[in-house]
Amino acid sequence: MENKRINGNDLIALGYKENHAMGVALKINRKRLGFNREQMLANFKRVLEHPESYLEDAVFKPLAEVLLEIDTMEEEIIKLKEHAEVYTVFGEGNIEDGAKKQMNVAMKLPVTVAGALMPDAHQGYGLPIGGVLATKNAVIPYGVGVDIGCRMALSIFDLPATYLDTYSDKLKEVLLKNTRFGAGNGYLKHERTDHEVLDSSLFNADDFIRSLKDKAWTQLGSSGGGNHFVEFGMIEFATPDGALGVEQGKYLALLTHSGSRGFGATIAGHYTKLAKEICKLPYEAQHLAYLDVNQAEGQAYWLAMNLAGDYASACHQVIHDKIQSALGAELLAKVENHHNFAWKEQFNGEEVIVHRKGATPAGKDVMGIIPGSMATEGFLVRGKGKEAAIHSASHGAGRLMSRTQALKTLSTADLKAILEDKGITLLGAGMDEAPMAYKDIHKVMAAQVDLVDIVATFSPKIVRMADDGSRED
DNA sequence: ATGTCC
Repeated sequence: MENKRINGNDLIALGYKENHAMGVALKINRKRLGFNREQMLANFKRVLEHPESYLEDAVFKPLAEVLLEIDTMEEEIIKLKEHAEVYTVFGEGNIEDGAKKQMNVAMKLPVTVAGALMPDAHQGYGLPIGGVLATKNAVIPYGVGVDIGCRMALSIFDLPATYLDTYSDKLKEVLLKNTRFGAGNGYLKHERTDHEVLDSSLFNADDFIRSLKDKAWTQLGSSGGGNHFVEFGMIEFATPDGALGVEQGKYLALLTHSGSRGFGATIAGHYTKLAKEICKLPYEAQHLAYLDVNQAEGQAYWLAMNLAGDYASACHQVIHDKIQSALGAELLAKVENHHNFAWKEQFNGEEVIVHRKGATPAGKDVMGIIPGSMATEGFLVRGKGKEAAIHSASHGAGRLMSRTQALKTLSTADLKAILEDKGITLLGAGMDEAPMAYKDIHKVMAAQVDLVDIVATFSPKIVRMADDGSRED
C-alpha cells in the first residue's frame, strides 16, 4: 500500500497538469532509481516548483526542461472557443460517442466555420473519420488524414455482367497479375510504369518532396493495405443514366479503393509535425494543429497535398489501364472521387477550406462512389448539394468493430459461408475486413437520402485485398 | 492509412 505506484492522479494532486510533462514524469517514475514512493513524490513536487534548479540533475533534467518549456509557451497557446459551433450529425443513433467528442473539439477551433458528421463516422486521430470541417484560411493536416487523396475509381465496361460467371477464372488471373498490395510493397525497377504525374513540376517544389519521388515511382500502380481493394463486380443501372450515358442494364465493372501510399503518408507525417510546432493548441486539440494557407508552410503543404492527390489518382489510372487492356474491353463510363482531402470551396457566400476526412464530395450533381464491404453492395451516387452536410456524404458503411475487436471475435467459417452464399471470390484480406465488422450499408444510405441520390448499385464478385491485415510478404 | 517515433 505504502509503496503503491505513482500515477497521473498523484501528480495532479501535486499540481501537475495533464500535458506532456506528466508523461515525462511518469516515465522517470518507472525507473524508481532507489527512491521510495514518498521520496519520489517529494521530488516531483520540488521539480514542479523549481524546475530551474534541476536543469543539471541526472534524473530530473528531462522533466525540468519540459516544465520550463511549457511555462514559456503557456502564453503562445491558442485559445479554443468556449462553446462549440453547432454542426449536423447524420445517422445520429449509430455513431459512437468518441467521434462526436472529437467533432466537438474541432468545432471550438478559432478557424472553424462549419462542420458535419457523416453517418459512417467513427473515432480517428484529430478529426474523426467521416468528419467534414470548413475553416477560414487554415488547413489541418490531420483534418485530411494520413492517406492523402485516398479515393475510389470505377470503370464500367461494355461487357455484360454475365462475363463475371463465364470468365471468372480469367478475371481472377487478371486481378492477380495486375495488382500488388500492402505496406512497403511496390514494383521493381524493370516493372515500373510511367505516368505523366511523375513529370509534375511539383516534385521539384523543395528537397523534401524531391526526396520522395523515387519511392513514389516504385509504388505507382500499387494498392495499400487494410480496407484497400481492387475488385470486379456487377453494376446495375435500374434506370438509364443520361448524364453518364449508360443504358439500363447490368455490366461488368472494376472498382478500386486506394490512396497515395508511402508518398502521401510521408507528406502527412512531415506537415503534421510542422503544424504542431507552429500551432500550439490545448492538449485536447493538439492533433488539430493547422497551417495558414496564406503563409509559406501552409502553401507548401497545399502543393504537396495536391501532388499526393494527383499521385493517388495516377495509381488508380495505372491499375485501370492495365486491367482494361488485359480485358480488351471498351469503357462505357468512368467515375472517380477522393474522400481524404481539403478543397477551397464556396460556403454561405465565402471561400472556405473544406476538409473531408473519410467523406465523399456530394455537391449538386457531383458523382461519387460509396462502397459497402467485400460482400455487400456499394453505390454510385449523385450529390444533392446539402448545405448542412457541407456538400458531402459518407465514404462507406463505416466500421462497426475496431480491427482488433474484429480479429478477436469474428470467425473465418462465418466469413466463408457469407462469401459462398453470395458467390464472391476473395483473394487476400484479413478478418478485420470481414463484412460483419462493418455497419449495415443500407442503414447508412437511409441516413443520407437528403445528401445523395443512388444512380446504380455495385455488387462485388471477385475481390482482391492485401493479405492478413496490411502485410503481403 | 503507413515499413508504423529521428
